[in-house]
Amino acid sequence: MNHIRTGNGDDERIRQRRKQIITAAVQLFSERGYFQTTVQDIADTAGISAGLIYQYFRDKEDLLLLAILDVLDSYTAEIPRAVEEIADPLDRCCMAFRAYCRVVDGRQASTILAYRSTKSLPYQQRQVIKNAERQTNQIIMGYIEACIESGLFRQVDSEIATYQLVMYAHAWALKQWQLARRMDLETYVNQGLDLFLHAMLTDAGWQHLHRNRPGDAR
Amino acid sequence: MNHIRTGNGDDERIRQRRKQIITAAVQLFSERGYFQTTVQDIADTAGISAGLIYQYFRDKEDLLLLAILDVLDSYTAEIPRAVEEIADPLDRCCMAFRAYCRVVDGRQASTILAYRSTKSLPYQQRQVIKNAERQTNQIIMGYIEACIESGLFRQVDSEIATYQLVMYAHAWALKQWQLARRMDLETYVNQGLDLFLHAMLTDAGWQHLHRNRPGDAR
Amino acid sequence: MNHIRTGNGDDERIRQRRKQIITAAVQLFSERGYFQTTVQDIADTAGISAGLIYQYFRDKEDLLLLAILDVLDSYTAEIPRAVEEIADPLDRCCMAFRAYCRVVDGRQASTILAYRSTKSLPYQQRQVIKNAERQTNQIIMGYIEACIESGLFRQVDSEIATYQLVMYAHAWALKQWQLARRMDLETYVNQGLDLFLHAMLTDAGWQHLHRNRPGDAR
Amino acid sequence: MNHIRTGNGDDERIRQRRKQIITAAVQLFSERGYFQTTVQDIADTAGISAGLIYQYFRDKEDLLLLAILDVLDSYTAEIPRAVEEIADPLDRCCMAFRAYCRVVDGRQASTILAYRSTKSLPYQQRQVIKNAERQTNQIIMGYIEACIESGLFRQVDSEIATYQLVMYAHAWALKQWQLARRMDLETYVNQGLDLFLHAMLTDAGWQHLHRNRPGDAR
DNA sequence: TATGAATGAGAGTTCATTCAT
DNA sequence: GATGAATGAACTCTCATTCAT
Repeated sequence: MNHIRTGNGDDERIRQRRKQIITAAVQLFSERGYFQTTVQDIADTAGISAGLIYQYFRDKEDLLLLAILDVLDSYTAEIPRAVEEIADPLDRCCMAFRAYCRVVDGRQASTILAYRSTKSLPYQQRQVIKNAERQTNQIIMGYIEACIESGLFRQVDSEIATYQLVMYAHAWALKQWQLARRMDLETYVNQGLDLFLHAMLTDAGWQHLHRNRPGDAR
Repeated sequence: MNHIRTGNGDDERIRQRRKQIITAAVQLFSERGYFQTTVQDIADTAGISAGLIYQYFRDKEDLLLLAILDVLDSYTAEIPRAVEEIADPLDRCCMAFRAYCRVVDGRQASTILAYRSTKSLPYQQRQVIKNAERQTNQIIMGYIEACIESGLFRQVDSEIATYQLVMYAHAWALKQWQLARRMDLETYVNQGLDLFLHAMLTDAGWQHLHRNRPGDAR
Repeated sequence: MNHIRTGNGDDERIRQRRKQIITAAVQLFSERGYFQTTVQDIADTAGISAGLIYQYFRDKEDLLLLAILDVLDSYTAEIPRAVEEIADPLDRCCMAFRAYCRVVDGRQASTILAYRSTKSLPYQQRQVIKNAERQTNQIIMGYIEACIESGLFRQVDSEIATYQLVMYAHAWALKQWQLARRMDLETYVNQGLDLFLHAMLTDAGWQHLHRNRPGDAR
Repeated sequence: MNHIRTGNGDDERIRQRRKQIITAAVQLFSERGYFQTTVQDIADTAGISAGLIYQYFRDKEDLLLLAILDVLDSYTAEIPRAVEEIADPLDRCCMAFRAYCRVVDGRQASTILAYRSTKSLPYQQRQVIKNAERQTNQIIMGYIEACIESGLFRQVDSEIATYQLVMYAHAWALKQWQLARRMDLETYVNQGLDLFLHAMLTDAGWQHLHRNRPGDAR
């Protein structure tokens, strides 16, 4: 009774089409918002007919869910890649944060999408998004906890600390118009790290930091 | 030429009606979002006819602008009131932050409204909202700068520090679902202050803090 | 059961108010058309409240009927006045035509009003307007028939001849944009009379004309 | 960007639909007037849904413009067809006038439409209509000028003469209710021609006329 | 597979009219 | 007599979704 081509199987053609449509949806939802984007717009941008969309997705809401997840997934993918060669837990944590901010900077509109449009979805699907966000957070949290366990960070609540970092990164997109007037991304990230490290570093942490990069607080 | 009753004059009846409509709009826009709320919904909630709304507001967009501004104004009003009797700059700054978080907690949905729906407005009106946000921030920033000038805080960029606090407060609403599982507002605020003070306090600041409230980091 | 102040009695105040409202209605209906004019517009132009109009007129349609009649009545009044001192039937007929064209020129918008908006009225009231038009026509027709009886005009159907003249005058308003490019009112009237007289004058008529104004075809 | 099916291409199906909708619009606008006709009415008459109309026309105003042009175009098309086999310039001119009156008689309501509703359009589109009217007039004017050049008509201003004829034809529709009581179309046309020819014919013209149809003034 | 013509429910908005003051 | 706040019906227009081809 379900005539939608889900691409769960291994049919590459189907997965291709779904990707093509979602890409258009992410772009338009991000630029204009969910309600200001019509299904026809998405079809045009994807270069297909409007009717075809309904053979790959249940409805417009479905498209929104998948679009948001697509963005969140890209976070989860890109951050570990940026730190994969860094062994030092403090460096790794800092670099992960920098990477996060860079991704947010490169996809400001999409970042905002999740904030703006999640509420437009029904409860069930909102949970799916929340889980995806949690996964990204888990990655960052892991890096922080490593620093705590190494004695470099104080014994704070790692989840709160994670949100602190995550929100700071997101804030770059959410308040872009206010922040961008005053500084560039580089400065913003450095100041954020400065605040964060002052709040987190133990004496041992400070020593570790100065040993690695003397005369630098970051 | 313009038949909208603006309430700019001193006609109390008109201001009353406008307030009544805006209150309904804030509530519904906050709960359901701008596009999912119909003008009829607002009229029903306000207990009037749909047509009457158009004698007080130009269109639905106008209603959104005023609704958002109404929320922001309440911030600007409530924070100074919470600290008006506190003379010590450090205490005042901390208390302002606590007040801010409390207001956000009491109006979670409305706080999110500004984040979700500002983009639905045209450029001109978006500027109006930005200015209103800036005003609220100015209040907080003043408190922070007082601490810097007193030598209690380090010489950081006060605007960034302000955003740090503001975003932390907003985050309580934006990520409510994730945070509320783990802690109550009280804990959240205390942890935030803890992070913030560690990042900001000078040695003099720490001494000042311990003299006032021995054995407390906040 | 009829609470409308008709002004049929001799209450001067009521007649004054009605005149004031109708004047505004004629102006606005003429300029913008019936449907594009709101009752509020009329009230504003008349300098009264919208509600008051309904104490003098049944509804907006009533206002339209009276507005059209007001225009037609002014025709019926102005034409005889323009020829009242002219005894010669041919001169009188020509002068009446000139007067008609002049009135139409001075009230182009109002003239068009009757053409555009009569159909917006229900049957019953359309008849009233037709009668009023007929009355104006009767005046012109009387002048034409006097010429026929004097042997100056051929024995044509006087009603058709009347319409010929009336339509020619109205055409100045109806097709203003096309005609005004090419000539002024004076030229237009002279050409019209030229055509008309060539069509109507008997040999006796031509002699009569040349005796009065040698070397002139009008 | 523009999702309206214009039918400018050679897609027959689209042109068909547009024709179907315009036909319904012409009928209803003519019968009831522009503002008294709802888009739903037009859809019902055309046997389609209201929404579909907006896939073929921008808005109701667009529909009005096209409806008026449709009527004017039919004039431009039908008149030349009625005289295409007539070589004699005088006969051709008379026959064109008869044809014009016949078309007006067959489409009285539509003829009035242009007079009533053109003003409801914005300036730009009013120009388009004026041009279309000018084109129809050009055809008649050509026939009149041929008569003047042949020496059959006096050297009058051909544009004025054209309006004389055109307005006389339109008058049959505009004042139908007054005229139809007194005569049928045939009589009306004959009387109009009688007036017109008396005004226009030279001596040579009269001889030409009597040679062709002895004992007839038309 | 893919199209795009067609539907129809529902939204925002206007405005003639009424009626308490 | 006069006001203008309030109503609510009606209208135009949009757009997600379906389905015959």
